[in-house]
Amino acid sequence: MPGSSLREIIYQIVASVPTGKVACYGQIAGLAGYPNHARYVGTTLRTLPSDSTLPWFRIINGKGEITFPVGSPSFERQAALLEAEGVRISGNRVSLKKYKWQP
DNA sequence: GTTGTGACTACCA
DNA sequence: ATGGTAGCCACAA
Repeated sequence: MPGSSLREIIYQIVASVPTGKVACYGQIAGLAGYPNHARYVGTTLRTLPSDSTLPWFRIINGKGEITFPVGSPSFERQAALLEAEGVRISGNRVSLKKYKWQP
């Protein structure tokens, strides 16, 4: 599909994660068709405007943890948003199974 | 056209 | 179990 850059695909995948679930960077990249671009997923989300409605906070790293250091402003915001959706957080660890893609 | 970078992951000591 | 290193590739300057 011409015109759809990897960034647009990432937006779609992230937006498709249901409320109350989380997904990891590698999974997002894999669903987009680029298994090796886990890093770029983060880079893309990093450049998101603060007024974006994209659920970037549902994206965590492959260990099931928040990618930010504990105590960081970004960490606290992400943790608060996740808890608001019913996701339990222990330290930097997210105690909830990852979102499984439904083909 | 090149160069540097990264909200990562996998592997090895 | 933890900690460090290497590899990966799209994007911005």
